[in-house]
Amino acid sequence: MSVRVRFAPSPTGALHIGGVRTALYNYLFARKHGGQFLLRIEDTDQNRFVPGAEDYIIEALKWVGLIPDEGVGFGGDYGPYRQSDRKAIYLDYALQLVERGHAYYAFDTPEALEARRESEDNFTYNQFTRTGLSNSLTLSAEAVQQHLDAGLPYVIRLKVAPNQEIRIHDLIRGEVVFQSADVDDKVLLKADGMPTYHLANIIDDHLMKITHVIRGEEWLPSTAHHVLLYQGFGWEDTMPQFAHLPLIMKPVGNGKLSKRDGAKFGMPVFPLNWEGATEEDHFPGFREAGFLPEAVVNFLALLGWHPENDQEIFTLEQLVEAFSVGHISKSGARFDYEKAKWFNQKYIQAMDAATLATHIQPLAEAKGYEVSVEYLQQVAVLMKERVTFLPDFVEQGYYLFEPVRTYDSETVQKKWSETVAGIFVELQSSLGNIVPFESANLEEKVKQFVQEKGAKPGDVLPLLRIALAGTMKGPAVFDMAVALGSAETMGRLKRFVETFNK
RNA sequence: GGCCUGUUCGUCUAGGGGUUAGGACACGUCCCUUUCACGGAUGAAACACGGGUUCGAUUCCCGUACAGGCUACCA
Repeated sequence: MSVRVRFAPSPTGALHIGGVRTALYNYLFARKHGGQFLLRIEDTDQNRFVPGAEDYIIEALKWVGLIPDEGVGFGGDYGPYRQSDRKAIYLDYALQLVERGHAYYAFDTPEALEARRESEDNFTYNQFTRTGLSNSLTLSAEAVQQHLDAGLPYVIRLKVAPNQEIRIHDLIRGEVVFQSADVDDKVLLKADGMPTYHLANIIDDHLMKITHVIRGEEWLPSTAHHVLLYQGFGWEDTMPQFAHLPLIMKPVGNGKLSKRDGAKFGMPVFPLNWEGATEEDHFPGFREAGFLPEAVVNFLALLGWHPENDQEIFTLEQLVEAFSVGHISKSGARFDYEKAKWFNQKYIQAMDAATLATHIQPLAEAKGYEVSVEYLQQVAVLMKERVTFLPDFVEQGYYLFEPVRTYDSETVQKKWSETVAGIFVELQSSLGNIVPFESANLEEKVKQFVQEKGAKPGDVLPLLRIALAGTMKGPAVFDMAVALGSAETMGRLKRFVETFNK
């Protein structure tokens, strides 16, 4: 049977980077085994629905290159893939479970249950407490029918049998055992007619022929309910295998990574910018911060998984090849932004100038720079060894696009002297005439000239750099001069001399 | 509180009854370079604790501690 896995996020806001990793592992597993990867939208909670969240999820998956074979926005033969569009399906199945004696009607109001929780410390609706509550197990058949006929609100709950051992063979954690006494009678169908996650999940996985459920560790406890549901429906034979992923933890402190951590630690925790309704609900994304999607994928892949060797840089195809569930670690992984930056730097370094130029172009245009693609490629070559983020090309390297804003005058003061001033005055008029205007030739001629004047290259070159870039950081001086061109180089020298030769 | 899951350098991790406990990020030093980076070399840095089992445990078992998750008509 062909492998089928799904990524099933809830559209309650921006897709967390941990969600992207879950999607990635599902994708890798599907590709590795020649199976399908589906996107299912789990929007059964109408109260938590957030407009735009679904589009965000789809756009994020596209950005990182994890294209589903089926799902909302991608078609497929097992649709609809949005649970709110499948509402009609769930009631029939819930009723079927009631008939089979694995579920029951419950009429207790949320307020009544809330009151119980208030007064009793650890109240749960389960096999021990249900006998004292209002449900089809305690009420007579007539009373139940009356309630139903009268249109009283009800939910359908899972009827957990006593003295059962529920065994799960998790692909990552091995055997996990629960006692049914510890498992509560979860609501399966809510009073509004929508299923809860638990019911919808099982029915959809069954109907969509899902073979492997790869999801976060937060789902491990409820897997006991899920197994009971498969048994209740008589679907044990086709029950998917489970793999519960370790969680991604906060960069500092305790707990799992949350959306607030982005602002708190000054780093993105979402793939894309998210602009919610309120000011508070705005979060930066990896894309807008200047990450390459390949770098994000590579970083995420290694957060909780490792290959058989010590390889660190992987294309998506290589990840597919190397991936195995057996090498997923069990413990939570701290979100390491430094490592994420390192990956991005590595990917920028490895990228060819033409491709890099296409990434820099929109950034340059946004700044109002009008330059040719050829020039952007030169900028790419000059800067790629010294940037971490895409915007660094136009920010750190702004002087390649516009005049120097400020000179590192401290360094200039230190180096400035009568001799040097004289050299610069001459350089100002002669440098542009050096032919050919090429890096190696310029370097040779300038150094020669400086020495003829009785100075050392070290006295002059740093200042030449400041004249062109304003700062002591940056690409090789003569490479910059060539990129800027002789006219611009001359202009910058002139301005530099005018500024300091007073 | 109850249930479930974890615990190797600061971080991500490899390993697994006998190893100089390996790699990567970050950090230090040096080399390259009259800049900054890149690159290269090198250094410091870890098996949570206590009991077993064993000739021998970081590795297997039990307990403790700590951490995480779940405990909604949320997912």
